[in-house]
Amino acid sequence: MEPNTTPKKIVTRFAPSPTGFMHIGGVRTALFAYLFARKHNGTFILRIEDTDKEREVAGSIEQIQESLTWLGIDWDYGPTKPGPFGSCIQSERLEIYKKYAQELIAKGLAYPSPYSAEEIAAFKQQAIDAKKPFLMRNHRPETFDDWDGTRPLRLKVPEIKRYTWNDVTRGELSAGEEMLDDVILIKSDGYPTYTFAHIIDDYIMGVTHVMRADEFISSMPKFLSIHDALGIAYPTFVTLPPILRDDRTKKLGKRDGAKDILDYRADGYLPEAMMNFLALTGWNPGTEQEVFAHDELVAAFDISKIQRAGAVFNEEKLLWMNKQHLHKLSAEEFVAYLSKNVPDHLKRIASFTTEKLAALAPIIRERINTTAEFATMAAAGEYDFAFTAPTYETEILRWKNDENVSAGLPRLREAITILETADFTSPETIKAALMPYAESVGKGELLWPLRTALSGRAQSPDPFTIAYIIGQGETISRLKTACDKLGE
RNA sequence: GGUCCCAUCGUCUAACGGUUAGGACAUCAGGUUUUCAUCCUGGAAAUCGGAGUUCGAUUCUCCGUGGGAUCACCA
Repeated sequence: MEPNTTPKKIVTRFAPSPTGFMHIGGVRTALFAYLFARKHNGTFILRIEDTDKEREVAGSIEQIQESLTWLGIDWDYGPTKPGPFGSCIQSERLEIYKKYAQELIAKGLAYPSPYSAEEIAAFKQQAIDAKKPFLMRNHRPETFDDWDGTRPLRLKVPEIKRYTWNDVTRGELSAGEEMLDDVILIKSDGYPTYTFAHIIDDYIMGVTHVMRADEFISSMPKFLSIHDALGIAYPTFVTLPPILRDDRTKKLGKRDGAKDILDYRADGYLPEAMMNFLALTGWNPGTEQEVFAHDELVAAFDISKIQRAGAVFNEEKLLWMNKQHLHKLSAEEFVAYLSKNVPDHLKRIASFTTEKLAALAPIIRERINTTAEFATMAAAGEYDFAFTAPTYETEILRWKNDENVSAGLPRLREAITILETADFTSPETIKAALMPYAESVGKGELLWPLRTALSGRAQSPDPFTIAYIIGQGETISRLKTACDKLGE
């Protein structure tokens, strides 16, 4: 049957199995289906394919929804939002699959498997010994028993032929009859297989574009033969490229260390950065724009620019992408972002306040890609100066041109005098007050001991910013402490 | 093994037969700077191989090579 080409509202779906957390690959599939639907003002459905009780992991459905919601992917129908077609959870649609199964039985196109697992294993062994492909259709019984629901129901393949179909990203594809078999439609536990259930649901839910990873290409003849048996039209197929491991040897999967997408949230990645980055692996806008906000992505998304080849997930570029989105945040948004992710190290400092954090925010922003990095830097004491007077060896106060540490003493004393009457309304005003003197003695000669006296570190933000953050009183106090130490 | 899919810098990718093969990340080298960071400039870096079609192939065809997917009462 030919694809339905009459223009109609686009409907896509993301149909995960609740078998654990979501990783990059699954999320990217969801994202493409979502972007395509939103771009064309279509419908996006989140369907839960929980037909394998063995593999089901408790809490997965909630985690899937939480992951998508975090990224900013919403759905029109989902687990808690049934559609006109009923529930979006397959285990709640068993009667529907049975109805279609009965239809196939009535047409003589489905039959209960008469064999035990042992008998099938024996058939398989025979095929292996004879070096021939193992196909159940070669063991089809002469006559079909009635189906009482306790035995698996198999498809009687309607036609053994080579299937050719069209794929939006891959063009014309085809696969031969060796892929066609009497596949199981309903398992002995009463649940349908993926092969059967997804076709019926896509049909009933009006899915126009089936977007999924390329691992399903080889199963297409089976899927198509079921469409034919059912007498329903094919949807449009859109194959997505795989996401590969770093070493390119495999598809990225949970067992290869693919992280839970929510771990990225914990590390302080912005959902828009993650969405942006994911959109760019396996797709590109055809322009040189790389940083996209959610709505820009929806507007730019073009199904015809989906890649064919697999892509390696590049964490370093994701880091860079997050920084780009961090810089798009307003000052208030950035402070809110930091406040939600205050490193334990800073929380333990008694004088920590969110006001101080806000003052510190601009210099943090240019130093981090994620809050995970913020935590690492904080743990190393890099931001302690904002909250507490530093402890340090006096040697750190020595500018490289000075022959000894105390050479800086008179300069610090002069700086104190200047700062006692300086304007502390911004780092710039402080700088303005100090620079004439600094230039007269040599910038490094004053600025190095000044900065290290304030931060207690060889490497830190500039002294004017530190002075501004800690305030006039604390600035002078720290400089006097330094002078005292040098005077000893 | 059978069948199917894929192939441009290390990585993500652009170039709908004609470009000095472009951009980004990473990397290297300079510069700004009181240190770190930021920022700026520049460099190096790719069409898997071989035929064919064509005046001309990254682009089209075929073969090879390499990689991947799939052959379940899993999805």
